[in-house]
Amino acid sequence: MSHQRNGNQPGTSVRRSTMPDFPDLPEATIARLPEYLRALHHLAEAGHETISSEGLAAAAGVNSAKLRKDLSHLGSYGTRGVGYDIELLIEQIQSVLGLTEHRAVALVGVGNLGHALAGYAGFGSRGFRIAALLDADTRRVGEEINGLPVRHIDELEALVAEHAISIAVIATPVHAAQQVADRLVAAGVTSILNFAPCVLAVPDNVDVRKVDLAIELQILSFHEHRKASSANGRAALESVPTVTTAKVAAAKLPSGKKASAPSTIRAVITP
Amino acid sequence: MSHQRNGNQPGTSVRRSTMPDFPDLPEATIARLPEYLRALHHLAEAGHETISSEGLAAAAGVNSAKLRKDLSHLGSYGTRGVGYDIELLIEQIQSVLGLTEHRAVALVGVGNLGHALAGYAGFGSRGFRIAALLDADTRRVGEEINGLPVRHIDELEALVAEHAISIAVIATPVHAAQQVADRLVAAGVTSILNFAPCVLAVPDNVDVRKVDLAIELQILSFHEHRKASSANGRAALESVPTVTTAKVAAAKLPSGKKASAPSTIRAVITP
DNA sequence: CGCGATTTGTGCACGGCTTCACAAGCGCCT
DNA sequence: AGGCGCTTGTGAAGCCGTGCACAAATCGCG
Repeated sequence: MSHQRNGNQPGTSVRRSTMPDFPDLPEATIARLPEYLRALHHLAEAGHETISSEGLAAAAGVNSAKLRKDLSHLGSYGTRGVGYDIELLIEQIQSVLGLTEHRAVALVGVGNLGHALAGYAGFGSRGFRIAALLDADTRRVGEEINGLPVRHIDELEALVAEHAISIAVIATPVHAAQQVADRLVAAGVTSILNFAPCVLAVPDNVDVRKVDLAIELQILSFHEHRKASSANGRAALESVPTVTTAKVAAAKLPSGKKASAPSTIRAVITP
Repeated sequence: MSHQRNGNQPGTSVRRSTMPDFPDLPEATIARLPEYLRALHHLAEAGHETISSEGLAAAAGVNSAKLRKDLSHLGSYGTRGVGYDIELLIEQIQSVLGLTEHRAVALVGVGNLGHALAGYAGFGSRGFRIAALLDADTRRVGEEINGLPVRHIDELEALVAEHAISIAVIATPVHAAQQVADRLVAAGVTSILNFAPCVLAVPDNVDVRKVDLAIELQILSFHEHRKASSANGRAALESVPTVTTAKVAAAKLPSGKKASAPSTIRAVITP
C-alpha cells in the first residue's frame, strides 16, 4: 500500500510536514493506536531508542503481525533488521490521531464520576486539556477542581465557543444526558464521550463513544458464568492448583486470544 | 439454530429451569446483550409488555436484523407478528449473563476514581454488589463509602475467600496495578476490570477487560482530526447550518454507520 | 565486499460478523 | 374459516479483520 511514499530514496526519508488524512484507516487499527502510543511512551521513558514489532506488540498486548499491519497502514517507518524508531513513531501516531496540540475538552457533570475524571492527571500527558467544567447544580458552581472553576451549564455555549471545544465528556445522570448532548451538539461539539448508561441520539456528523461500567461487568459476568458451568461439568480439582501459580513473568511470546476485545494476554508462568 | 427447543408445542413454552451454557455464543453478541438488557428494563418501566425487534433495536442503538440474530442465538422467544415478551426476555438475558443472583465484586483502589465507582448506584440495579473495598493507603482504611468500610489491601485474600468473589475492579495507580492483579489472581479472582492504563499479564483462565478514558478520547480525537481535514478540503460553509439543526426528529431509517463501535444511532423521540 | 542474521512489510487464506432478503409463523379481522 | 398484514427467524452473500508465512530490505561482521 504505502499510502505516502514520497521519493524512493531509501534511508533518507525526507519527512514532509503535510500529513495525509488517512481517510480509510481501519477502525480496528485506530482503536489500537492509542495503546501503541502508550506503550511507546513507556518504552521511551525506559531509555529505549528503537523497538522491534515483537517487543512493541508484547508491550501493547497484541499479536506482532497485527501490529506490523497496523503500522504499515499509516505508511510506517520501520527499518528492516532494526525495528521502529520510537520517537519517530510517537510523532507519527500522535499526528495521525490529531494530538499534536492539546485538544480542549469540556466535561459536563461534576458529580462523583465527574470529579474523578476532572482530577485525572493522565489527561494532560496524553494530549488533552480540560477547558471547561460544567454542572447544573448551582451549589457546585464556583468550586475549583485542579484550579479550574465549575461553571453553570448555561454558560455551555459561550465556553464551547470561547475555547473552540469540539470534544465533550458527559458524566451526568441518565435523565440529563440526552438534553446535555443536544445542547453540546447545538453548540458545535462533534465528538462525545458518554458515561451515562443510555443511547444518545445525535446527528450523523457527531461521533459518540460510550463507556458503561455495568456493561463491562456484565460481560465479565457472562464469562464467569460460563467458566463456572463448564467447571461443574468437569471436576473442580483443577481449579485450585492453576490459580496458585500466579507468579507471572514478563511475556515475550505472542498471545492468541480469541475475540475482538483486547482481553487478557497470557504470560509465562514460571514454575 | 434454536439451541434449545424443548417441545414443539407453540405457545405453551414450558420453560425448563436448566439453562443451557451457550458455550459458543459469539463474542460480539455477548457484548451487546447488556445493552439490550438495559433497554428492556427501560421499556418495562415505561409500561410496555412486548416489543418488536425494530423497536428494541432502536432503543439499544443497533440494527434490527442484528438484534434478531443475536436473540436467535440464545434460542430466543419472540412471537411472529407480535414481538418479544419483555419480561421473559429480561429473564432470559439475565440468565445467560449469569446475573440471576447478585455477584459479589471487589474494588481495589479507593482514590478519586475508586470513590466514584464505589458510589455508583447503578451497581445494585444491574446485578452486582460491591462486597469489598480495598486500598493500600492506611489513611483511607476505615473510611466508609455507602456503608461499606475500606479495608487494607492485606485483607484481600481473606475477603475474596469470605465473599466468594470472582470479579474484581482495579482502580489503582498504574504502578500498583500489576501487583494487585497478581494478588487477585492468586486469591482466586478470575475476571478483572482494569481502569489502570496498562496491560495486565494474567494466566489464560483469567479474563481481563480494560477501560481507559484517554484511549477513548484519543479515538474521538482521530475522528475529529479527520473531520477537520476533510472540512478544510471542502468549504467550511456547511458546518454551521448542519449543526444548528440539533432538533433530533424520530428516525426509522437504518442509519448506516461504518464500523464496530456502537456509535450514535438515534432513538424514537415521542413528540 | 559479500554473507548471514534479523526484522519489516504484505499477499493470501480463513473465520467471524454484518446485512439483506425472504419464507414461515402468528394474530386479527371479516 | 380463511385471508391478510405484520414480525420473527434464518439462509446466503459480502465485508472486515486476523494471523500465517515468506520475500524484501537492512545491518554488522568477517
